[in-house]
Amino acid sequence: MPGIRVTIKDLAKRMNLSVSTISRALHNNPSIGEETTREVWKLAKQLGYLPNSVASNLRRRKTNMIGVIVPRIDITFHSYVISGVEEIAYKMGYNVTIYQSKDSLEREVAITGILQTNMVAGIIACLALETQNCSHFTRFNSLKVPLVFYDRVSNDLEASKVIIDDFDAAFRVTEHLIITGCKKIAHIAGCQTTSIFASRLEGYKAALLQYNIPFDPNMVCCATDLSYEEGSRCTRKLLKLADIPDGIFCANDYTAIGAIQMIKKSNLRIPEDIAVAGFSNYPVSTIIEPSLTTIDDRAFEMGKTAARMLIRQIEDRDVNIASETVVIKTDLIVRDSTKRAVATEAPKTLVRREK
Amino acid sequence: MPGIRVTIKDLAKRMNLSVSTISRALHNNPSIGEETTREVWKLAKQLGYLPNSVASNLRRRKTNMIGVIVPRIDITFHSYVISGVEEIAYKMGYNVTIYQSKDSLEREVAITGILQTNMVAGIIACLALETQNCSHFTRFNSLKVPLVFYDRVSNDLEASKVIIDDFDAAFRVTEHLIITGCKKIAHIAGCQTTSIFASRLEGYKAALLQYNIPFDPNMVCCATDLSYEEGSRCTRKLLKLADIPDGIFCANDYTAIGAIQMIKKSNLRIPEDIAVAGFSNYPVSTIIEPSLTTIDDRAFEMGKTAARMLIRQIEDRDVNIASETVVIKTDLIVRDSTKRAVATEAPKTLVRREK
DNA sequence: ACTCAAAAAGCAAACGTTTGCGTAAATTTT
DNA sequence: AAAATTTACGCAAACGTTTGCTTTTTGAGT
Repeated sequence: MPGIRVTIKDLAKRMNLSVSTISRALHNNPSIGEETTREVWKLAKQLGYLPNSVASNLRRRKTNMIGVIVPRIDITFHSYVISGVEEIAYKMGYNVTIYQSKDSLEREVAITGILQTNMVAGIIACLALETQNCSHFTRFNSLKVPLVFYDRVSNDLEASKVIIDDFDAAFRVTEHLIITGCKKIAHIAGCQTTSIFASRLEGYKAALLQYNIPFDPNMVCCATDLSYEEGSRCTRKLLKLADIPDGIFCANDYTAIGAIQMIKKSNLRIPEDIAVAGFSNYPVSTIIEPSLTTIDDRAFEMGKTAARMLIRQIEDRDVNIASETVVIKTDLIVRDSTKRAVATEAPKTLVRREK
Repeated sequence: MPGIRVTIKDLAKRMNLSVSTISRALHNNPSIGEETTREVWKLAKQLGYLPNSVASNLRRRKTNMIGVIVPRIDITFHSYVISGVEEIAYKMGYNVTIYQSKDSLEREVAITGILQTNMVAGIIACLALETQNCSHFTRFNSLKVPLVFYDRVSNDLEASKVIIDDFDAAFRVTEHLIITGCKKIAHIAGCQTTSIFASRLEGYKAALLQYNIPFDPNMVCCATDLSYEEGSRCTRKLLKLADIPDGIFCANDYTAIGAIQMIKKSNLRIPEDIAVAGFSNYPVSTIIEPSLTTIDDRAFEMGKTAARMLIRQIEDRDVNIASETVVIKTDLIVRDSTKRAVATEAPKTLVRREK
């Protein structure tokens, strides 16, 4: 910043006042006379004075920067979260700085270092897929930098979390498939070392159990990155089974899209032959044909909530709360991909299959 | 940051050296003995010293923070740009702080103020739709803070730009529609006060002219925010014309999706009855049926380029360049929505229309 | 042994704020 | 009219680095 900035000193010199008086006046400190305060503000405007927050941060030993670590910015879910975070941060006078871990542990560790040297006031993070051990986050505890995890969280770390109830959501999706008449429901699952995907699998299993449908391991296909391509691949595998599924619950919308396209390519009908449900409610789920039944994971809301929680902790408004976990309500959004002819009982006759 | 940080002073005390020696050692300054330097580094590691960049920034009078202003983070295009910016910034040791103008001028002005108080080293921005006058950016000129605009840029401001050739891209799309046999091509245009959308309209007109197709104002429908809904609305209007179009060039993919769905709802075939092309190559364009012909605007590349240009300017590696404009190459991506039976000449016989 | 240059390290100011404490003037109280 | 308050402001240190200049130490050359 090599330009010529107007500083508090300049104002002081101009007005024959001390810098401390200027500083106080600009903060509307009552110990400064009204008249003086007014004059200071006037001159400040006139000269285009803008406070230097770097100096202020150093002196106050705190910034109003919120560090956000996301796996990737260009994944819809995360861009919505960031958007929510920025919205609240802006309103509350905080700045947001963003880093992508690219799901790499090494990079995540490096970023935590950067965040420390930058003296961020607080951190919002979604763990990298590679991350099993969160020790690189513990330093923030001793530095008293509050930490809020979202979506992919760690259980062996004392920190606040904002999550959805993946188990419950998965249960409801699966239940919905059962109620619409599916008897053999497959699940395209995410990486099982990540708790959210493990929970989704568990929710799926629990629903089967509750409705007395036997769990068949062949009906679960584990993906790694839950991409569109993996959705197609897993679906192809499922369609090669002797006994193919009549419903597929996919761990996210990308795989669900892949599944839908593969099923269509195989000349099977959706939802009549196979019903498909996804997870996340990405915009594309309304565009695909048939439109996709899915879980709205409220990404934007998640971001806003995480930001609010973090700022409350930064401002020490709940000193006695060590950590807090908020579960965001999700919605099951039923669209065409599961809208079968209603069959409360014995829907078998409706199920036709064609080669 | 109320925690107990290890500072350079602590290291100095521990080693009976002066702070300046420590500082130099940590920068591997050759005026410090090798032995000493090694010892300092060792102790720093041991005590977990991390530099305080706020202090450093204040002293050096510069930060390594890049400020990014986008209309909205959750728009695919911008999230890709941000992703590209972050990638380069991270590699080059810069941090990225993000603000959403929400297409509001007022907010954009406020953000420029914040960026100044935060002493950002440089700025990457996409103008808000509301912004006509860029005077709030001129302050950065005198502060010598480099500025790179992308996509929506201002012509009455001396600043670097990274853009695509909207005119050319629009020309090529339109030309493509003509070559595939369209005779009456409509255009769903964006807000004409924004130069990129004006250029797209011009490119469309130029292609018509070149191929001796008369320009019909009724065939142009101006949208404001180019949303999915606007795409449907404009298309409905077009379909009510006495002489409906046989091709539609939409100023972005969202409106193209809206158009496709409206056309399908009207029981017309794509591309046989009406061919549709979009602009941006959003992921959804491969998912929609038929898949969408569109222009790949290389958002990720744009972000990377903007970041590289900015950093070069920040580091003063081209002192004698006042401003630079880079035009990113775009690609026409032909998909099903325009794949008509090839008709180099007189394709009229192929065009059928049904009510 | 003596000078001199090079190498290694230290001093102290500066970056632009904030803030505890002190003080002078203005105002109120007795 | 003196004492006690209150009001309005100034002094100076501090935040953790960086850096121009000075000082000390070392070792080589004569």
